[in-house]
Amino acid sequence: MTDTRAPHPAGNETLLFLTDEQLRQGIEAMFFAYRGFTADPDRILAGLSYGRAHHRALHFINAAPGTTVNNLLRTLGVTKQSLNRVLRTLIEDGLVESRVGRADRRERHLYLTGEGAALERQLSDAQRSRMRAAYRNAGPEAVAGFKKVLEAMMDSELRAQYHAMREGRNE
Amino acid sequence: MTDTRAPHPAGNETLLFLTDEQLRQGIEAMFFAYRGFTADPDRILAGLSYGRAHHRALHFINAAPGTTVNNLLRTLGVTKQSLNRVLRTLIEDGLVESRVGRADRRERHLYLTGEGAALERQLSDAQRSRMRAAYRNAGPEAVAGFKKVLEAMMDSELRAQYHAMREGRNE
DNA sequence: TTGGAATGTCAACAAGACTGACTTAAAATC
DNA sequence: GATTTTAAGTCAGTCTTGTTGACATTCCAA
Repeated sequence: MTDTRAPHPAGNETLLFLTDEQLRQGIEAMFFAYRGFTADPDRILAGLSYGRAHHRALHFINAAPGTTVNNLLRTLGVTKQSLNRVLRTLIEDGLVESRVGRADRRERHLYLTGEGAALERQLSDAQRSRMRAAYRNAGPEAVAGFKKVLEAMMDSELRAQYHAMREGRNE
Repeated sequence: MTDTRAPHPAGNETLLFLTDEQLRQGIEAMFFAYRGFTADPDRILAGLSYGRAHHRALHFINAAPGTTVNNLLRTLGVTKQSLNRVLRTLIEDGLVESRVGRADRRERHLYLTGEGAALERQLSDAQRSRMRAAYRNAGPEAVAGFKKVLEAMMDSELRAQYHAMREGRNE
């Protein structure tokens, strides 16, 4: 398609990092890194009767307490039916509380219980400690670049959500 | 656990990017970016009767032609039963060729056929074009940082594989 | 007030991962 | 040469997590 392994003209930085080989490396880095990224919480979840989907739900309910089901499924990018199964078990097990909306009684607002918050913390502690090690290892400038590229890889809708969460927490 | 939203002492860069909030942002960035990362090939695959698992197999067979089944399943991090299902359909459909090993006739060496290479190219073109846009958008320094952090996030075994692939292609 | 839109739930199904048990063939070891 | 180990493949069954389709409830606007 494009240049496959063209020896890049020296000094041309705009071409330098856009060879197919460079891009392929980035793709593989994403694949392998994502495996590492999920490995620690997955290990914890394997013991319990939960999966990665439960972790994600706990994470985003914790990040935005009182969020509605509709909100959450847009964030997670799954159908409401898929989310519902996960949510049902979390509610049955007393990790998540679902309150009928005051203004609009069709909506359910989601909150973590004490127990839910405890599991969320356990999972995200595991994930954060790997992240922390990686950040420390790579240094602050690398971290800035890391975030910049990841952000550029998101769909615009997801990027908007990503920003909204950040701002929500800084208010 | 650690400091939850401690106002970081100004000027201390080592602490600056290691607050839980910073780490949480990184975690969410990974999550949203990975969605974008897989979105384009997934869209193409949805039309065909293949899934993400097929894409991954095609990718790594293309990256290391002649690789063995054992090799591939270690790279992908799945069981042979799981890989076999995917591989069988790809071989039946004539996208992948499986040759008995010359030296060790127990081994099967895997190659893409013309048709397989064509699909691989179609899928990775889609993925690369998003990657290219992200790289261009973020700039070369950000890309260096991006790779540095991703690499630091990998398990050491995966990091070794990642490096082996890079060197394999640069010989 | 009624009909449409939004929200959430239930049921059934598919993809893709897993474990466990087994076969076949070939290589390695004793 | 007999035995053990390794590589690959298969069959069966389970689990998680996605999907669609059908349905109930609630709100809102014509």
